Amino acid sequence: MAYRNVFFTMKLSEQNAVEFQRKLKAWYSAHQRKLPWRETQDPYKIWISEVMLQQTTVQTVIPYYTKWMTFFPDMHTLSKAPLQKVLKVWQGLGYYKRAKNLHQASKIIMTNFDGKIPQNYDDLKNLPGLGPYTTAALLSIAFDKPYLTIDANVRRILMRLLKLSRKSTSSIDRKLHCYFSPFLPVKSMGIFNQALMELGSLVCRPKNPLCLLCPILEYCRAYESGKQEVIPIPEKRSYKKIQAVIGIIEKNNKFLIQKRPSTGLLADLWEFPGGKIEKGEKAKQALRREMKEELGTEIHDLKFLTKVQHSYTQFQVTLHAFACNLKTNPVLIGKRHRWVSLHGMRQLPFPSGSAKVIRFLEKTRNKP
DNA sequence: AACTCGGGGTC
DNA sequence: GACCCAGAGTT
Repeated sequence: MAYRNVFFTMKLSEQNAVEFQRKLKAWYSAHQRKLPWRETQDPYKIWISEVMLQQTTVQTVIPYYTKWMTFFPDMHTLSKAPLQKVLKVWQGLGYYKRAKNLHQASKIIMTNFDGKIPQNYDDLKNLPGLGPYTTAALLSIAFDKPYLTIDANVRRILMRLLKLSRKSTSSIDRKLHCYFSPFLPVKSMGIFNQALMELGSLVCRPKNPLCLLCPILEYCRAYESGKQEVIPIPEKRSYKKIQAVIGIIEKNNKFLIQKRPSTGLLADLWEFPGGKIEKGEKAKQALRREMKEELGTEIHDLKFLTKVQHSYTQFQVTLHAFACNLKTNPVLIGKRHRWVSLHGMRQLPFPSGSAKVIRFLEKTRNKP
């Protein structure tokens, strides 16, 4: 049933599948970007790159990938590193659970797989952080096994080839896989996958696709009917604006910081004490309330320092930073709080918003 | 199936 | 400001 549908809606057929593959690979050979993780065959390095590239653009990843390899060049080094150091190297890249999963998976691989990334689908996919995409990517790119990678690029290309007017969600991946499997090459699947992704990134882009440069234009149903710009249907997003306040508490050149919980947003990262400004509240009022709640003490000598903007996927935060002093000793909870110098902060992972405040402190500190 | 989880690039 | 990105895990 599904197959009849395929040959009906696709311009691809078993007759022209080889031609399709040839044109795609020829384009890739001529137009691929030179990227650090394409210079290696080391499965460990390919693994790291694939995880960094999850929901993250190539240009953002490159410096992080390079830096990572200087600190953790192989599986053994990663598995022995402390988590805080791993998170510090990851600082600014976002989705910090990825770093924790990499760290955890490296320990499992050292213990259960003799330090080598398993080449078996189920063993690989059972590792933390390895979902359908990354598993297929490693198996095909590092081990030349015939698995199709469906990422946002490939999903968009296939939806356009098929003229599927829907939102691009992972729920249609099974259908895409079924439609497309008759036309996959039997060897060099890693190259084929990377060619598709590169084409999606450089030519078959979400907006303003460069159809006239596309090597597989003749197979595209969307282009045929002029619908390439409206497939897939864009995601609707809602943005909330949040005002937050933080207290910069300094004593003997050290600042009071606290560690976030090990689950949820920005897990295990450090931050300055503070919190959201509630409705109808002034910034200073909010700071007094938060300090009472978090540290159990009144504050005085509030002095505005700086304001930084920071945007997340779902909301945008304006961070109002105040210097202040505590009236009594803070009620510090175990290892959650710490007094740290600006120098010491360089060893600890902070969210990007906090990092902006730290840069402000460093700048003003260096000026007499 | 719908959320959660960052942050920066791009138009 | 809106939308996107070589997704995975949880609910």
